Amino acid sequence: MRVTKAIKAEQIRILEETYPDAKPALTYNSPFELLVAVVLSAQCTDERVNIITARLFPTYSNPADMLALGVSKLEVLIRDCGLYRAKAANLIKTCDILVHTYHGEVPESFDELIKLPGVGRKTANVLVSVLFGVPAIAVDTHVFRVSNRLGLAKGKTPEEVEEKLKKAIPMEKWSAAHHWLIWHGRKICKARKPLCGECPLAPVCPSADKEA
DNA sequence: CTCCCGATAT
DNA sequence: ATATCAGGAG
Repeated sequence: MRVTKAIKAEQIRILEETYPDAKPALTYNSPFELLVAVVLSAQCTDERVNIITARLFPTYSNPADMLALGVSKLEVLIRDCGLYRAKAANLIKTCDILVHTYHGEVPESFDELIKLPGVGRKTANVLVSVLFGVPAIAVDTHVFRVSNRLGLAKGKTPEEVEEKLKKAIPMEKWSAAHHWLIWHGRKICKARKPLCGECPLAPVCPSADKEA
């Protein structure tokens, strides 16, 4: 199947129709909490992050309190999400910067966010999109995999996929499309065993299984 | 490019 | 046993 511009438009239409209520699956009650949750979510399911933040946020819901907690104690609290030493060290450094440079607030620009330790392109895109309403497409493992399989945006790196997605999708739908693709990756277009048999995009997907 | 890393699904 | 999970730093 050749994925034409018309087919890409149809893919986007079906995604929008299938996942109208797509939103972040991470639980948070402030910009700082979302920042922490997204940093913790690297190579970890959002479900597990929610378990960890549920026992973290009641006591440590702002950068000053988390900074006072310290690296080693934070490591213990977030151990179950993996990559915990790097995440703890980065989060404490970021808390220090938030407290001493941004008056305890989360900065609103992509350029400022991406300078924070532990905050890369994907996390910064999530934050500006979800928190501050900036049109953005964060390319995580799901968006990367689904976009490549659909032929909606093929690329060898997340940044390349991000560029192509922005060309294939109208800007007003960027932030929503990011969530459509994640939901689709989680529920249907799974990494290991994609459920092509029950996928509404199968007719317009070049990677769909050809089964009965 | 490698390394970080525990929990879960297959 | 191994691949994968809302990646980022060195």
